[in-house]
Amino acid sequence: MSQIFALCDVNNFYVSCERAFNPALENKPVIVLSNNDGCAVARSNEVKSLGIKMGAPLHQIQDLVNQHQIQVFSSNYRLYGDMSNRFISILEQFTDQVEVYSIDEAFLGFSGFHHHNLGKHTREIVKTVKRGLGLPICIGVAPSKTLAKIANHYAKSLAVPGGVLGLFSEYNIANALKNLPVTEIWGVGRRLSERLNRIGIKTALQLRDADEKTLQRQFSVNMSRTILELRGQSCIPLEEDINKRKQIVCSRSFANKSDDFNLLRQATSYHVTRACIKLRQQQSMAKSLTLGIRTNPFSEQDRQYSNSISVVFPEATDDTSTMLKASYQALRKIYRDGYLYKKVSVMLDGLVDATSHQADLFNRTPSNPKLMNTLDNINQSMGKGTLQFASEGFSKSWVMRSERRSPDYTTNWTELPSVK
DNA sequence: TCTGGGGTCCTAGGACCC
DNA sequence: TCTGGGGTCCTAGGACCC
Repeated sequence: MSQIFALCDVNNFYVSCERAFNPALENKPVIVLSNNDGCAVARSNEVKSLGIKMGAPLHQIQDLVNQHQIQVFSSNYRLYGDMSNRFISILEQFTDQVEVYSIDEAFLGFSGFHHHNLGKHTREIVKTVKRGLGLPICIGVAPSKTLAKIANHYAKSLAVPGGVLGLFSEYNIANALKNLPVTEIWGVGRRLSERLNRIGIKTALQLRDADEKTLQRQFSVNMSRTILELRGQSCIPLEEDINKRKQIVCSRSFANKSDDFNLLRQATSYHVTRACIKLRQQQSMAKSLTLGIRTNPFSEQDRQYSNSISVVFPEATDDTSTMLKASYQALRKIYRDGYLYKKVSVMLDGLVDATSHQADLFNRTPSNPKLMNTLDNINQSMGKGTLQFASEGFSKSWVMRSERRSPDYTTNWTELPSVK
């Protein structure tokens, strides 16, 4: 029996979250900015039709913003994260086969459901999310994940009534693929599209009908999977396990560039601390830490420098002090005088399960799990940053801009929306 | 003056071993 | 002085995703 997948995603997620709590934004052009208020990462349909692209830097579109009175928000990840959790809980009421794919998207599986009821069932999901959260969503339904993505794309771009579009019949599938450029296919980005175009494959239909074995040799096993998926043969299964992250990255650009070693050290300590909290939350330990620093690659007048270095621990660890020491030594090794730095990043790799981790007999990497536990508990119950390591510094002068953030409507008692 | 921050997977090539 | 072939593991880098 062939499988059935649905891709549900929230339209213009961040913008829709802002609108859910501020109805005056409805039908108005709205954008939400990246961290540091750098560029537009979410755009309302009104903004898209003005031709503003995903990732457009704010300073380049400032004229359009003024001219069309576009409402501009800093990103408010606490709010979006909380809305995302609520969205997933609603989906879980409709099927037990749920893969959370990103903050605003989930794949659903409908094995065992009857085909003919599915239209009604999925339209009910759209209505329930709208009623419960005020968020508009669209759903694409098809026999493979790749086709479900495409169905979703059309559900949105054609503004299909009910918000749901299914792709099952050979006729409908061929029609959908005929005019779809290969770059719109899930898993085919800019580079691969260029290469496909060069050998005469421009549309999704042409790719579907190409020789799969030849393309596998020429590209990779992923390309062959994509081709089969376009034919309606599912090759990419639903991943329901909440799998632990295999790597943890914490990085931020500075509000202003700086050559101050101490400031870099504070930013490094801050990222290491956050990364370790995430690490302990998922009950993992890391075998290595990679520290990266770089200047601003967009600046033409500044001299450029970027470098990174990895530290491998004698034994996997989740101890913040151990990591802080290692990161400080790493920073000293790659820091060079005379450059204006813009970003520090910390990556933890080689993650292993903390609960089954065997301690080294000679315990060469001492750690203090009790202390870490206490620290995490206090910060969780009394608020982030209540206790911190001194090396993070107290001024946080490098911290990013976030000048137009909306209130934490759903996660902070003092910022609950009020009804007059 | 101002350009984000996370992730995943695959492959090629080197190191190393027998 | 001559010096094979094949396997595994690890890592860096490239491609993709949202």
